[in-house]
Amino acid sequence: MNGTSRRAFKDELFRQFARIGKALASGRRLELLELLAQKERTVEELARLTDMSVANASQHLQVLRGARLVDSRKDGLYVKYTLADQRVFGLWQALRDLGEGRIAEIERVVHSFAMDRKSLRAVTLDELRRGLRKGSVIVLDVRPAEEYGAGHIPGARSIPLAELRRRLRGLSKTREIVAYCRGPYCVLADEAVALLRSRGWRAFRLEEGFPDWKARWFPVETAQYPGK
Amino acid sequence: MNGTSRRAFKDELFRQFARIGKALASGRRLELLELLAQKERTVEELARLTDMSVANASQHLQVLRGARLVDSRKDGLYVKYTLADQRVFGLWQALRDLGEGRIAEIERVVHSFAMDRKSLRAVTLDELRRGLRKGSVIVLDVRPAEEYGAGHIPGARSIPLAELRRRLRGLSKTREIVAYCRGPYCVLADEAVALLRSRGWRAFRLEEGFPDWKARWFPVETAQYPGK
DNA sequence: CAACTATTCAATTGTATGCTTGAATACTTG
DNA sequence: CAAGTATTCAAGCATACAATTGAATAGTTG
Repeated sequence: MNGTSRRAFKDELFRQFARIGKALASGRRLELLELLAQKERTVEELARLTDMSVANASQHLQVLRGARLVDSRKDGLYVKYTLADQRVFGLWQALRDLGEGRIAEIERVVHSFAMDRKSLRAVTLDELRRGLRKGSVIVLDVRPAEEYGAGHIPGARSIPLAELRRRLRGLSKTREIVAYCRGPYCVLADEAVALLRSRGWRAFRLEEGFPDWKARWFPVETAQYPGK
Repeated sequence: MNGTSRRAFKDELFRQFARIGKALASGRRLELLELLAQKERTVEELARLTDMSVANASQHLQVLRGARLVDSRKDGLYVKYTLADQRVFGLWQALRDLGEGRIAEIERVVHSFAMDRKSLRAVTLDELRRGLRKGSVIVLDVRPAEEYGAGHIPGARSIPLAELRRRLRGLSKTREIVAYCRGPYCVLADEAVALLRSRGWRAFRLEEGFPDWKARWFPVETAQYPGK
């Protein structure tokens, strides 16, 4: 009621919320969240994918766990980490979209790496959905096979980027191709589209990634990935 | 294309996004964002409302501006700060809702201060909207008059908490009363409801605050606040 | 144009964070 | 139960951040 205790209450309350903010205050941790949005993963796997030492990855993961953004469970010899909640991805999405809209450097960085981001319009989730219903597109999931296995857009074919070149033969040129990967800043789809277009396919990238599809509560298919 | 430059790209990209995360990594700054979600404000005003020194508030505001979460403009003798974008409030909302859902301490802190949060069910935005259409409720905006003036729920009456006691006479007891303020953790509405109920009114708090109403793109009314 | 004022800057201090290294822990598997 | 392995812990260092203080700036107003 009195001013002092009200101040203490607010301080403590916002301090608690800031725990989440602190967890989001490192690029490394954001990258971990993006990778965890695809599927659950071990510490070693995350360390490898982010070029961090295992100890460092472990430490970052514990910060994320401290903020309740991820959960971990022991599975045999490994500790597997997962996003704690669909809302965690929603938070990352909100941060991502705000950054894309307001931080000019972000567009600049993306441009400097994937030059034809602007020249080739990306396909939106809704457009892809319509195309899938009409059967007018081939959808390629170019992420590693394990990520496809953990969840993918129904009807998508798994062709990890690394295998694309040697599996071109099996791809028809009669329909348009839409390639997707982890998210709007994942470059796997960009590289797949570049390769396909250079060989004569009509190929486009999906604007966003699989977790964004899932976040819209569109249907999701899971599968043991055959041949691995 | 090669591994090194791809790593540099990702590092730089996520580092840029982390600028926003860093801005959210302080309770003080989150409190500033919540206050700015009500209306634009001067540095001095924000310092006073958060019990910070002016220099400290200024410093925090510059961190927020560096992350492009707020804009500032010079107005006469004052510098006025505003939220840069409706998406900034959306980001704070996402963080807030995640924290409420997952950080147990938050519920504990709220409970310790506003004891009857749990016993009295709060009215949702949608319920209030229906009630307003039917004309079955009186809506009170118990924030300071300037915040009401900058934007409020259409049909709401401005009775700042400080004035409530002496303006009880004008309030009918025939209809239910819904009081709202800045957001779900703002205690003005709680105190208003407690006072009203102790005097025999059927009063409830709105679950969320005015910025949440606005974020739903429900209609908003602005007015010069008469008598101030 | 001189006095005034809101805001920002600069310098300082204590504390927190990120990363590395090497050891410890806890679990599995032969 | 011994050897092996994924993960975490602990210590140490460099850097970054929060808050305070006092001065500087830029603008307004008499």
